[in-house]
Amino acid sequence: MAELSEAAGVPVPTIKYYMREGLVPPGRPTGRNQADYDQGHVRKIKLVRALADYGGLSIAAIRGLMHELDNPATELHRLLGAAQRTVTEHTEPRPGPHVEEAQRRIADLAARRGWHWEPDHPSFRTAVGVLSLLAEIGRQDMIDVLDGYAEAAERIAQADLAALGDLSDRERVVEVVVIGTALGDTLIAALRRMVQAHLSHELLGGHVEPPAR
Amino acid sequence: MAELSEAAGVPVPTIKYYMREGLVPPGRPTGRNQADYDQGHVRKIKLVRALADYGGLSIAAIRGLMHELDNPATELHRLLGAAQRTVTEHTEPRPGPHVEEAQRRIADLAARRGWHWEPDHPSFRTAVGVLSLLAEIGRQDMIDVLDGYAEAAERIAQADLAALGDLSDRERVVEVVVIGTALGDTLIAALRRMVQAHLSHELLGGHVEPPAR
DNA sequence: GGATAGTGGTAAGTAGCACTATCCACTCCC
DNA sequence: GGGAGTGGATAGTGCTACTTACCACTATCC
Repeated sequence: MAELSEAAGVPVPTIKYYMREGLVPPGRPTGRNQADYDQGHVRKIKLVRALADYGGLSIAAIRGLMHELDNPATELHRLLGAAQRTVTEHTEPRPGPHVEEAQRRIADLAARRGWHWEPDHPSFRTAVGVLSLLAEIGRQDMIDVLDGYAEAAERIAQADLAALGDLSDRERVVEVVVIGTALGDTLIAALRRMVQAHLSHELLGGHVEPPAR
Repeated sequence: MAELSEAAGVPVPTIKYYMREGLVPPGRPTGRNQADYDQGHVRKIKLVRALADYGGLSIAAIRGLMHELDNPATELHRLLGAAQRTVTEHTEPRPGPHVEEAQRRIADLAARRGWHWEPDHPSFRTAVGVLSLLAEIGRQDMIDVLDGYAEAAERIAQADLAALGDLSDRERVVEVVVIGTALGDTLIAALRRMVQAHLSHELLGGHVEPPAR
């Protein structure tokens, strides 16, 4: 187990904790107090850390995902839903005078772009929540980003789809969906900030060098 | 204060807590145990809840942002950096055999797209972390999403910039930057999932209707 | 063959966070 | 003039993600 800990870069007690919580399967016992672990274990532990550190997921959420990985859901379509539900913790929009308008706005957007959607989809509710909140604090002007974001979201989802690749390799697809859903958000946010910093540097400039020549 | 609590939809003890923690300024005292609150207070409390519920920020991070709001930084360029740093909690990539390659990949990407960047920018480090992690667990195939994501990130940052609008209204710009940085990620993630659900429905279909005609 | 270090398993303890409850002297308003 | 409410402070709560400590046992090195 010391080796396992070394290989995965995670302290022994934490590994024990993960096993207790069912995030990582137990080793194959070779005696009353000895067990073997293989590369699969190392990988799983690293994955757990990745989802926790970069995905910002709770242990409970990760447990859900890991179980999803272990019994590949029968229907791919349902798997995506499960991954989405597990990864996103949901906040219902607080009722307020602007909720309806926000709902209408997102519905319009979806209609315009030809998205099929359902009014009780958690992400729809989240988007509505953010929008109605912006309206409530009088920042309607920020709602105009919506179309730009929507366009970007389409581009992202397209990339996600491409990453799935060959759909017949079930196990692989399941893993890509689960990891991609959780870590994708983080990666996108990081790239967004890089571009923002770049634009900010270019337009507002830190110490603007005098142009060469 | 009961009115304030009512208007903001937040329990009284929580408001007291926020004031104690400096997230919300105290009211204008009108007696030894009485104070006046105005619309600004209601707005600020709502904003705090928004950042906590939808932005997923910690109280400490929100305090940082609120202070940013209160003394508009002199330089816009620095403000963005401050907002970014406050919103994103940073995880240094664990050293591993793939970190260097990941670094090279992101650097290449940035060079290809003409992004100016610095090697110690937190978002750069985060992106590197995610990539090297994917490599470590043998999911290099997922790294191919990078270009698609980068394109989307450019689109997003462009929308963000457009939302800033007139740069001369300092106070407004500061607010848009702070709110946009925090809530933008959530909004983007929500839209991403909506598109994913749509595509998934379309391609893998739940109950696929027989084509009309 | 005997000390020492390490193992799997479990139970109890801890640190940090975001509140929540309780108390207090006071004061508003009916 | 009396009960409800106020600002302010201190202490307590529930949750999460680990850590510590302990156990009986075993592998291994000398």
